[in-house]
Amino acid sequence: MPDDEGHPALAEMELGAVLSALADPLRRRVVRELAAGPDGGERTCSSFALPVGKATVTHHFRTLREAGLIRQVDRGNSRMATLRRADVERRFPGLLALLTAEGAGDA
Amino acid sequence: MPDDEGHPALAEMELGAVLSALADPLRRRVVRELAAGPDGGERTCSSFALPVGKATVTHHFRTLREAGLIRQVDRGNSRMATLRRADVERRFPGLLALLTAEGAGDA
DNA sequence: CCGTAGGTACGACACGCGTCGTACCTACGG
DNA sequence: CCGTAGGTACGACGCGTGTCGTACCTACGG
Repeated sequence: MPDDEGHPALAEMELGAVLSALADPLRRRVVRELAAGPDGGERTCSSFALPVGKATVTHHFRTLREAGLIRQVDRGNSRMATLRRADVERRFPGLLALLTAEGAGDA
Repeated sequence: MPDDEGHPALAEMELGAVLSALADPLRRRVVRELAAGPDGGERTCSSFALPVGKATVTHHFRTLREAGLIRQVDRGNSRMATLRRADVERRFPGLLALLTAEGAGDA
């Protein structure tokens, strides 16, 4: 299972990269919204309405993708992002729960 | 339960600060070694033999302390560090397990 | 065919952070 | 009393990174 265009395989996911990616509030928000949606739910990059420019959005999504947290597929004009829920849960059990807990009256 | 000299209370721990603190390999190593030891086990800063200068060690331990991951107490000449295991586990369940898994044949 | 919208690539900039050296402070031991 | 060892405080430096503007590319819709 090779890296298909920047998506690390399950065994290639590094904790350091994941934690660094999740250290940014914007990227954490993306993962949280993705996790709140249905499993396998696809969303465009722009649908998150992040308060930054387009180039910065691309940068954040690349960071998330290269950490192995999301998967991006070309869908015609847009590039859809999906949470790699099962992979992340298998490699780092409980991690997603920590993210979803944030911003739910807990933080 | 106020901040006693840089130690955030349980409710004051922020996920962002914790993830940022854990994004550094050296700090992750400190927490991992602490977690591998007995609960409440005290260790001096220098006992970790981090490959950096003294000033940098102080910086890393301050980051860990201000994130709420460790507690530091003056013990005569040295300053002992202890893992806030119960607090961390209560606030961010499963987080410590992710760290201990790293470097145990898993990563 | 042309315009527009979603994303990417590249370069630039500013701030943060990991690192260090040095000076200083506080025990502890001759 | 003086030296030494553990830590801290402060200032400095370099690189990483979050941010942006601009140019460009690729569908999709008149």
